[in-house]
Amino acid sequence: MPKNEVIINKLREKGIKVTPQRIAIINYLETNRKYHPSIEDIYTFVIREYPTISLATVYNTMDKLEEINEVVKLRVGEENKVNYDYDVSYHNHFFCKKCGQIYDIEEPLAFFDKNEINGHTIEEVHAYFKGKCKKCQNS
Amino acid sequence: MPKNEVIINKLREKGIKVTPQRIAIINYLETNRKYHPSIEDIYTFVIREYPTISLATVYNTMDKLEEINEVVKLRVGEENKVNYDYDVSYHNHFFCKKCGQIYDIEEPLAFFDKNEINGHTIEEVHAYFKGKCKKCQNS
DNA sequence: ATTCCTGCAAAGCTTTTGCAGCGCG
DNA sequence: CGCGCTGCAAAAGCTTTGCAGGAAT
Repeated sequence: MPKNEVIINKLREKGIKVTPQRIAIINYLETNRKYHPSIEDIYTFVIREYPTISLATVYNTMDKLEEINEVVKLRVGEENKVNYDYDVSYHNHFFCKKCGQIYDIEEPLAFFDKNEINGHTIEEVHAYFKGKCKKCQNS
Repeated sequence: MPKNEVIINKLREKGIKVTPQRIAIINYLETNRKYHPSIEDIYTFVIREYPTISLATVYNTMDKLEEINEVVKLRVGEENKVNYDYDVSYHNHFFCKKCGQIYDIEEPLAFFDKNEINGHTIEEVHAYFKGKCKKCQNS
């Protein structure tokens, strides 16, 4: 079963209503997995199909998807900009300071497996890189 | 020479004017090194001494300090909140999801020393933890 | 039938900008 | 003195909230 269908079922199971707008958003995420879209990106795309959709609906939907753990909020790019990752498995990211693209880093860094540091209990490890991506190398 | 004096000299060297408000901000940072204050924190403190200081001045000053590399902007806490670190040497942070405190992680993680990954050139490595801090353990 | 969602508009927060007057160097 | 800074107010972004009508289950 494709992931978008899995999510739609999961929404129903959780009592979260499945609306055409939400399906459109999920399908967009499905086909733009690598792109790590922002709220604005999602809105700009989905409004083509649903010209009356509002930003509030996009925010609302992404909050629900985050609640049920089907997307992850990223804050790896420019100041105060949020991007979403449709792939919730743990992996790291690379942000290109030139073109703004966010890349997935597939290879696990495996740098930290303790669940405690300095007496603090670790629940989440966040790590990302910034620099110049492959394509922007010579500039 | 104390660090706050070093910074004041550095500002002068760079042609950035040293005003009483800026000195007050730097002194606040000096004595609250571990606290990783937000703009609001700084403003709330300095306004006691300078009742007419404006948020714009705090933003402006922190921007200058960041430009001359004497503070680092952190985005490790709650959504869209910026905190400042007066210690610019590379180290990592722990954010407590319960009390909101940001702790320095002194021990180097040494998890990544390459300057390239997947063909991308790494200029900055960002890593931090989230969880429950030592003090908030039993709650 | 109920409950939740949508879309709109308004409000909230943080940060930025414009500008007149002041003050540091 | 001249340039840069301050303080104020307004504006700009992004996100949240309130609410009436409408849709999903």
